[in-house]
Amino acid sequence: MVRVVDPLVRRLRNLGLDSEEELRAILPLLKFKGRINRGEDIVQAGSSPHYSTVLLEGAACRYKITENGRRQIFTFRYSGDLCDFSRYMLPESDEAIAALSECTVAIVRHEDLQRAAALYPNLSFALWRDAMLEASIFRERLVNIGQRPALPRIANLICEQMIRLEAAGLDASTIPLTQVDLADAAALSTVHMNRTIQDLRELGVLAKSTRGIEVVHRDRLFEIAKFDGRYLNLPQHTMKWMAFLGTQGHPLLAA
Amino acid sequence: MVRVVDPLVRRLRNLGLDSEEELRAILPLLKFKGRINRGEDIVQAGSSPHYSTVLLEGAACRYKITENGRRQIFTFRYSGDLCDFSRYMLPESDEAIAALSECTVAIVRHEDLQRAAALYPNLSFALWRDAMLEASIFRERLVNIGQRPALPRIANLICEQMIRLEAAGLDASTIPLTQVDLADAAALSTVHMNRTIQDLRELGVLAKSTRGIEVVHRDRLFEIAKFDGRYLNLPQHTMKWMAFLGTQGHPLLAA
DNA sequence: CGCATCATTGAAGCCCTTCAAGACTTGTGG
DNA sequence: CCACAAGTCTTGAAGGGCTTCAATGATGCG
Repeated sequence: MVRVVDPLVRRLRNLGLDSEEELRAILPLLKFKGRINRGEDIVQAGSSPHYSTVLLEGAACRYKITENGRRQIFTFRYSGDLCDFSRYMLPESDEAIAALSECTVAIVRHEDLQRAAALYPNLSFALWRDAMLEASIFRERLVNIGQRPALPRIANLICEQMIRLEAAGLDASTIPLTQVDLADAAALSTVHMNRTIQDLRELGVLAKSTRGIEVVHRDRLFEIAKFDGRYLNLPQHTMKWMAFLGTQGHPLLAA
Repeated sequence: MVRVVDPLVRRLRNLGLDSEEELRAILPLLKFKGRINRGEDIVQAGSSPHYSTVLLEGAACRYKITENGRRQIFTFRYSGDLCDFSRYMLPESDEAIAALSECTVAIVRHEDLQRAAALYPNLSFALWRDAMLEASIFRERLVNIGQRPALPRIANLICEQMIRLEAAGLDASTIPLTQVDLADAAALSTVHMNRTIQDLRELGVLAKSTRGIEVVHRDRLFEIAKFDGRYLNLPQHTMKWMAFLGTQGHPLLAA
C-alpha cells in the first residue's frame, strides 16, 4: 500500500530521521491542507504564517519575481520536499513557492513543530541540514548560471532533477517541468531554451515530448554536463557524516 | 582601545549573541592562527579540519574553481566574519576561502565549540542564523547574475558590500576589492567589468582609484541599483525577529 | 630598477535576446 | 462533441551585450 506521506518519510530518513519512534511522533503533526493547481502559489511572498508547508505530491519551485517582472527560479521541489521550513527560523523570509503541477500539500503548525523539536533534537537537526542542502544547491546554481554556456548549463540542470527525483523514489525518466520552467531556472530565454533542447535531442539525449523533458540517454547527458553531484549530499554521503557526528557528539543531538 | 576581536564581537551581537556572559565564554575559545597574504587560501577545498576559522581582519571570499578553470566567487568576507562554520555541521563541505587582502585569522576547535554550544544554546542559534543569512545572499546573487545586465548588476554588488562593511563598522567609502574580484563575483569578464566601472565613473558614482572601488555618490549608486537590502537581514530586522522568538519560544533557545 | 599585479583599450565576433508569428496541445464551456 | 481560449512549443530574422584575444599603460613592491 502506497501512502501519500511515503515520499516525505523517505525524505526525512535521508535527512537523518531514521528512528520509527521519531517518525511516529512527527507525522501526526501534519494537517492536510489541500490541492493546488499549476501556476498558483503554495506559499506567498511576504506572508508570515504560523505554520510551514510540506509538498506531499507534485512539483513546485521556490522563486522570486524581480523588479523588471522576470521570474528567477532558485530550486525545484518534488513530492516529499519541505517547502518553507526556513520560515520556522526566519519568519519574515521573502520566499515564494509556486505549484508547477497539481500539488497536494500539508502544513505543520510551528508550535507543534517546536514541541516535537524539544523532544526529538534529531528533528531540529534534520531541518538545519535540509536548509544547508538547499544552500548547496544555490551555490551550484550560481556556478551553472554564472559560468556555463547554455548546453552544459541545461544538461546540468536536468541531471540534478534526475538525481533528486531518483533519490526521492520518483520516476525520473521524464522530468515534470516545462521549457518555460527550465528557462526561468537556467536564466535563459524560452526561445534559447527551446533551441538548446533541440540540440540535446539531436545529440540523442532527449526525446520529443510535450509537457515534460524525456531523457532517453542518461549516460550521454551526464557526460555532456560533466555532472558532479556531490553537492547534493546524497544518502551515501550522509552515512559518512552521521558517523562523524557519532564520534564527535553534537549539542543538538544531545537529549 | 580597539582590539582585533572587536569586529567579531560586533558580528556576534548582530547574530543575537548579546549577553556579556556568553561573549566572555566564547571569545577565549579563539586561537590565533596567523596572517595570510592576498591570493592564498585561508580554507582549502576538500579539507576536513577539526576546527573552523574566523576572519579577524582583512577581506576574503568564498569561491569555487569550475571545471573549465574559472573562479566563481559566492560571497565576500570581511573583518569579523565567520569563514567556514558550515564545516562544523557538514565536515565534507567543498568550500574554499581565499584571502583578498592581508588577513588575520583565528580558529575555534570544534570540540570547544560543541561544549560551548551545549552551555549556550544561543550560540548554536547564531551559527544557524549566520548560515541562513549566507543562503539569502546566494539567492540575491542568483537574481543579480541571472537577470540583471552589467551596470545594475555591478551597482547591486557594490551596494551590498557597502552595506555589509558599514554594518560591520568598517570604512565603506572604498571597497577593498579589485576589478578582477568583482568580475568573478558578478560572473563578468574583467574587460567588461572595467568598461562598466568606467560608465559608473562617468555617471559620477565612482572615482578613479587603484586597488579598490571608491564610491563618491552613494545615493546615485543605490538609485541605479534600485537596491533593496532586506535580504541582508540587518540588525533592525533582527530586532523584529528576536521579538518574535520571545513570544513564540524556541527549542534551541531553551536551556 | 625590474617584475608582478592591476587597469585599460581596440577590434572582431558569437552567444544569446528580443520581437513576431505560427503550430500544436490541452482543458473548458456551450 | 465541437469551438474557443490559454498554454506550450517552434521557427525565423535582426541585433546587441558581452567575450575573447592581444597588447599597452599604470602602480607598487622587493
